[in-house]
Amino acid sequence: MAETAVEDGGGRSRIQRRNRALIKEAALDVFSQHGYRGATLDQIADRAGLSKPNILYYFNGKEEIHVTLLNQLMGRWLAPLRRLDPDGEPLDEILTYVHRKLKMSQKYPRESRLFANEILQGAPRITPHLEGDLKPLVDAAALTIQGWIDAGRIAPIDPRHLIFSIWATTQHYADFESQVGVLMKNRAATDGADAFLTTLYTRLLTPDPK
Amino acid sequence: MAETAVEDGGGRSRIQRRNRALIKEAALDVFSQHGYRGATLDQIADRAGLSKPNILYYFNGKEEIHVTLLNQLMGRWLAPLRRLDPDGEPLDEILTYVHRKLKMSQKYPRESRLFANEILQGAPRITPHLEGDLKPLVDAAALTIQGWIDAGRIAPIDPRHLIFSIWATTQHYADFESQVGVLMKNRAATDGADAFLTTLYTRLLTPDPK
DNA sequence: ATGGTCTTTGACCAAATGGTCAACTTAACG
DNA sequence: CGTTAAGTTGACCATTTGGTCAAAGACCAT
Repeated sequence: MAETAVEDGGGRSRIQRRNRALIKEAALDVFSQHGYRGATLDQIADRAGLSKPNILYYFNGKEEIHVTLLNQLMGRWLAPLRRLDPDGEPLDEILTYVHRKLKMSQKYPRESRLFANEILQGAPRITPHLEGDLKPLVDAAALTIQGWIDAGRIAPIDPRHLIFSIWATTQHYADFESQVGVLMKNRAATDGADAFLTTLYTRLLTPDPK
Repeated sequence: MAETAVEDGGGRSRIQRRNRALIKEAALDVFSQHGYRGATLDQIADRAGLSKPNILYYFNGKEEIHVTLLNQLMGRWLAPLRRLDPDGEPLDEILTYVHRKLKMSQKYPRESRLFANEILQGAPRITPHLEGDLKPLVDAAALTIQGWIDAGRIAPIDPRHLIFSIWATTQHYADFESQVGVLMKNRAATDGADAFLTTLYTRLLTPDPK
């Protein structure tokens, strides 16, 4: 009896691994575009090239697919913040973080939208992750940044709002892509973004000479 | 025969006005929380205190309600940008714009989420608005800002990315409220936001002395 | 080949959902 | 009042949707 499908490593069989991967890939497409409620198993089945009952053979239900995606996403999503090094050069560390975050939302726009959708709807099935994984991480990062501020190595700003602004500005290019697309038609949106954000955070954080 | 209900001013009768307002209010709640597909007429009817058929008496269908909300939203949403005055003091103008935008997403978080939802799903029924209303406005604003830059009155940055960053950072507090809530538990999130953004954009835009 | 397990699916279901309609109730007004 | 138009709704309907199930295939070790 195979059931505890929330497991991550995936079943052992070759077929099992392949099909679960197909399903997750298709589900990411559909969920990220239509949100949880807007997505249908039929759409996912179509895009995965499998029949609906077959999908239910690999996952115990629509919600389990969604939760599985969310779980996998969180790891990747938090990674850049984990690499913030308290012993590094402050401005460098933060600019690197911004850069990684931006690259991430360019490379994984579907994941970004999946996450945005979930938070928009009130984070109904990811709040545990936010409190268990994200919050401690942010608390730690905030302490690190505050340390840099206290040492006079970067300008004094609220660390948490700094983090929010980084998330907001970087993910904006993925989450609001269709708006950005309209307003930057021919232009190269993502190139300029990198340069702009570097300037933005350099100017914000470089301490005043005194 | 009452039908061209997409009209804005609303029907003339008192009942008509009241009930259409009730419905729009309820629909804003529901659409902003669940997205278009996730929202149901029954939910809207419940929250409006009307029966489902009665709702269909005032609006020709689910989509019409949604479009009506989107139309009304656009006016309010674009207003702050319209007030950007090319003849004003540049830094002041932009900080005022930031302030207004922030206040707007604090006062109308449901509208903010409604919009975010729509863009996230690829702006299926608002692209005309983006191209017809938003784009010209942004083009104009970008020109204004570029003028200020050319005159050396603010630091040189890409006007469009500046605007994106303002949208992203201000709306973040409404759209990602449930995440912000987890990370700023007791703290006063919105107060700090105002101060932070003022610092952020002041430091970004204040021209270097040379 | 053969038996047994793993995989796949066509046919169904019950519930939810957007929408209709004829009948009923209420407001408006001379 | 009484009559007409405006407003309201219970009962329905067709479709969609998440999910089930038994039976049929494919796979695999012996």
